[in-house]
Amino acid sequence: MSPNVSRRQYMITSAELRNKFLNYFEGHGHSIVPSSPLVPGNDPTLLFTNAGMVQFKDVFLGTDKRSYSKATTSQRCVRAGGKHNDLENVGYTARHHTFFEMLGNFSFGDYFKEQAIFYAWDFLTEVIGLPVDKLWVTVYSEDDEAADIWLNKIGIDPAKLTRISTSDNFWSMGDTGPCGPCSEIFYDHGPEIEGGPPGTPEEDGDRYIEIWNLVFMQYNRDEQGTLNPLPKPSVDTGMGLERLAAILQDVHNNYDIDLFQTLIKSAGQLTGMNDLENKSLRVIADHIRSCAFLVVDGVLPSNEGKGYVLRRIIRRAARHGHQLGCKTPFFHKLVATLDQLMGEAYPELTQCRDRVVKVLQKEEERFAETLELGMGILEQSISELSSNTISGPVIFKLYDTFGFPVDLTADVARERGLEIDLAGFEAEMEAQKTRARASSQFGVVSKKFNLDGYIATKFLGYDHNSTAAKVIAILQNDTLINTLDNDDQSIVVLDQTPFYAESGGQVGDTGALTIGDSLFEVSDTQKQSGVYLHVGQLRGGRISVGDSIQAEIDVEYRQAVRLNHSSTHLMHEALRKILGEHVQQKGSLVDAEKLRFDFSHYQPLTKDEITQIETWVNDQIRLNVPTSSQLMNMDEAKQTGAMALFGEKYGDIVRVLSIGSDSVELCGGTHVQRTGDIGLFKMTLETGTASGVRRIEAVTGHDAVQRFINSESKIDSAAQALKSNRDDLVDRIQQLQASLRLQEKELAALKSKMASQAGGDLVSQALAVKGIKVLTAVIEDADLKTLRDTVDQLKNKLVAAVVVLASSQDGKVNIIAGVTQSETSLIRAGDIAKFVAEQCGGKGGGRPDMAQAGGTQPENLEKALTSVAPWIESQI
RNA sequence: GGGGCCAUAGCUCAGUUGGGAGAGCGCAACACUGGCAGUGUUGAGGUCGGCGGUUCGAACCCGCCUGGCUCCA
Repeated sequence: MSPNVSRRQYMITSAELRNKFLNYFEGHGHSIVPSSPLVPGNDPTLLFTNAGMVQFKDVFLGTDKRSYSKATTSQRCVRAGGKHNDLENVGYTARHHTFFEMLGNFSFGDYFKEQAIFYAWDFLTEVIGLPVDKLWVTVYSEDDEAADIWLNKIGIDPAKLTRISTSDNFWSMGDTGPCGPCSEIFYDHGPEIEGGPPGTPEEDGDRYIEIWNLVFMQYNRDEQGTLNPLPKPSVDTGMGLERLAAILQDVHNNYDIDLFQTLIKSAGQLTGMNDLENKSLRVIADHIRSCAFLVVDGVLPSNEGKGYVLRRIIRRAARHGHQLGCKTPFFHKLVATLDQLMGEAYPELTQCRDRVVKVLQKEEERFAETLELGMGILEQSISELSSNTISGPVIFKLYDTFGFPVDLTADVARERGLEIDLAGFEAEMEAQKTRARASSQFGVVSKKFNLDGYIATKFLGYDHNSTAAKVIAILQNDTLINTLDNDDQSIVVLDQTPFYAESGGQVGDTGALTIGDSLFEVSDTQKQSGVYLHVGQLRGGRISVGDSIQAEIDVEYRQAVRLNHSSTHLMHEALRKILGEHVQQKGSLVDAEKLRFDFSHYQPLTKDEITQIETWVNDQIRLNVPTSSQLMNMDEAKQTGAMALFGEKYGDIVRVLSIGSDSVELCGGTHVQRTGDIGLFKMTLETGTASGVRRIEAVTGHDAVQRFINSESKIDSAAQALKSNRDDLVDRIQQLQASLRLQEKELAALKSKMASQAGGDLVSQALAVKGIKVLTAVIEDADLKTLRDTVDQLKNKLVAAVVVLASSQDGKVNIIAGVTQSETSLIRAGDIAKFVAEQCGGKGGGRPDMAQAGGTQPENLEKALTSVAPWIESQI
C-alpha cells in the first residue's frame, strides 16, 4: 500500500488494526504472546498491569528466560488513580482512559535501535499508510545513534526531529536496573487544533499526539548511579491502540473511534440517552472495559486495594447512568456488547462472561441503594450550603457512612461549580485512622524486643506435647533478668519448645514450664523473628537462665485448637466448592473455643448454602481420612496445587497440608491426625464485616456436641412448656400467637364499645357556657385510646363543644381534651389539657382540636375537672 | 478490633419542639360490564426489629441486643 493513500478511502476498525499490528510483527519473526492478566503475577509494587512490558519485566532483568527472543503483544492495561490518570478526568478529556490496549513489540537481546526504528516507521507509513509529513519524531538529546538512524537511514525531514533532554525521553524501571533512551513518534492532528511540536513551550496542546514510544534498553544503572552498557541491549515499545485508531478513523477524540462508538451506542440504548455526545456515556463506555477485565482477572469489588479501585470504577459508571435517568442496573448489560467487540482478541472475556455480568450486577444493585441515599443527603447538604464549598465533614460522612466515594462527590461539585474541602476531608479521615489505631491494642507482646543474637527456637510441637528444654532468657518489664522469683508477668525464652506461637490465625499454646517444685504457668505464646516467647507468671519457686526445665503444653487446650484449625481448612474448601472459586481467605482466627473465618463473597449466605457447607464438612469428618503434611520448596508446593494466601509471606521451604479428600493448603499450624478426630462441625454465626467480606464462626468437637445437647434440651423444654411435642412446636407457637393477637383485638373492641356506651350516657351532663357545651367526666379504667375515641364521639354528638375526659390508673392520671373544629379559634384543646394536668401534677399538650395530658395526682382530678367550666368562661 | 448509618402494612417508603400510625402499589369484597381489561366504593392488613430507661405520654430521646449496610485498623 502506498504511503500516500488517503485515510478516507477505507475505514479500519480497532479489531483490524490490532490484528494488523500483531500480524506485521509475527511476519518479522516475533511470537504473538497473549495479553497477561491485569493483576501482575509477581510484582507486588504494581497495583495493575499498566504497560506492555510488565509481563516481560523479569525477562529484561535477566531473571526469566523465554523460548523466543522477539515478541509482540496487545496488552490490556488499567490506569486508575495516581498522578498520571486521575479517575475524575476520565470521560471528560479526549484521551484519558481507565482501560486501554497497548500494542508493543519487544526484543530481548535480539535486534536493537536500527531495526526497531525501521519496524515502527515501516508499520506506520507502509502498512497502515500514515502520511510521512504528518509524523514528528523525538530522540533523547544524547542519543546520536538514534538521531543518525532517523535522519540518514530513514531519511526524515531534520525539521521534524527534536532532541529532548528531559526524563521524558530516558526510561528506567527503577532507581537501579535496565534503562536507556527513548525515541517517540508523534502525529500532527493539523493546524486547526491548538498546540506545538514536542519540545516547544506549546507542546501540551492537543495538536501533536504521541503515538509510539520506542525504549532502547542499553544500560544497567548500578547503585552508584553509573550507567554500565548491557551486553545484550533490548527493545520495548508501546503504542496506544485507541490513539492510533483515532488517527486512522480520522477523528481527534478517542471516544469517536468505532470501538467506543459501539459501546456508547449500547450505553445510550440501555440508559435511554439519545445524545451520543453526552459525557456520561463516554464515562460508562470507558469504565465497562476496565471493570469487565478486572473481574475477568479475578478482582472482586471490595473496600481495599485492587477491589476498591474496581468498586470505585463500577460505582462511578453506575452514578453516571443514574444521572442519565437510568434508575435500574444497566452497566452489566454492556458486557454482551463488549464481548462482541473484544471477545475474539481476549477469549478469557468470553469464557468468564456470565461471572462478570453477575459480579457487576450485584455491585450495581448494592450501590443503587447507597447512591440514592447518598445523593439525597448530598443534595440536601448542597441546598443548605452557605458558601460555595462542600465541607470536609460532609464529604467524610458520605464516604464513611454511606460508602459514597469522594470522587463522586467531586464530580457533582464540579457539575454545580462548587468547591470541595478535600483538606477537611483528609483531616476527618486522619482522625478516624487515629481512632481505629488507638483502640486496636495489641496483646501483651506488642513491643519488639531486641532479640538479636538469640537463635531461632526449635519448634517440636508438631510431634510432641512436652519436652526438656533450656532457659535461654527471661524478660520482665521489658528488661532481661537472670532469675525469676516473683509472680509478675514475664516472658521466658527456651532453646526448644512444644509450644505453638501465635501465627496463621492460630492462637499461641498455654501450658507449664516446670523444674522441681518451680512452676511457670504459660498463658500465651508469641514469636518474634523465630524466637518463641512464653508469656506467663511464676506460680511458685524460681526459674533462672540456664535451668533445664520441662516444657509441657495444655494438651486439652491444644487439641481443641487442632480441631478448630483443621475444620477451618475443610470449611475453606467447602466454601470454594459450594460458593465458588472467588472465595478467598481474608482473615482467620483459631482458638480453643471456636474458629472464625473471614472471606471474600458478595452476598450473605443462604440457609441452604449454610446447610450444604455444614453437610460437606461433616461428611469429610466421617470419611475419617488421615491428614498429611510435607515440607517442600515453594515451586514444588505450587505444583501440588496447594492454596496459598495472597499477600502472605512464605519462606523458601513451606509446609503443605492435606486434609480430607480435597483440601491442600500451605499451613504452619497444628492439625488433627484424622478428620474423624473433629467429631462434629457446626456453624454458629454468618455475618458481614465489610463490603464483599463475610464472616463465619463455628464450633467443633466437644463444644459442638455440647451445643447440640443444649439445643435439644431447650427444644424439649419449650415443647413441654407449650404442652406440645417437638414436631408441632413451631405450629403451636404460631397458633398461640394468632390467638393472642385475636384476643387483644377483641379486648380493644370491647373497651371501645363500653366507652362509647359510657359516653352516650354523658351527653346529658354537658353544661352550657356562653353557647358552648362543656362536658367533663371521669371514665374508670379507660386507656388513652378509649378516651380519645369517646371524646371524638361526644364531639360529634354535641356539635359545638369542649370535652374533657379523664381516667386514673396505677396512681397516674390520663386526660384527653377535645374542642370541636369551629370553636378552636376561641379556645384550644392544648391549653385546656395543660390547665387540668397542672392541677394533677403533670403536663400536657397537643393540637388545637385534640390534646392529651397526664399527671401523678389522681386525688386532685375531680376538683380539676370541676374547675374547667368556670375557667373556660373566663377565657372566652 | 474501633466508629457511622439503617430497620414502620405483603412491596416501596413518608412520618420534628415527644401528644390520634400514614401514602402509593398490591390484596379482599361489592358496583358498573356478556366476559376480560378498566373505573368506582368499601374493607382487611402493624408487638413502628427486640429488650430496658427517661417522661403524665416514646415510632420519635437515651442505653443494650439482633440483623443489614458502610468506613477505618
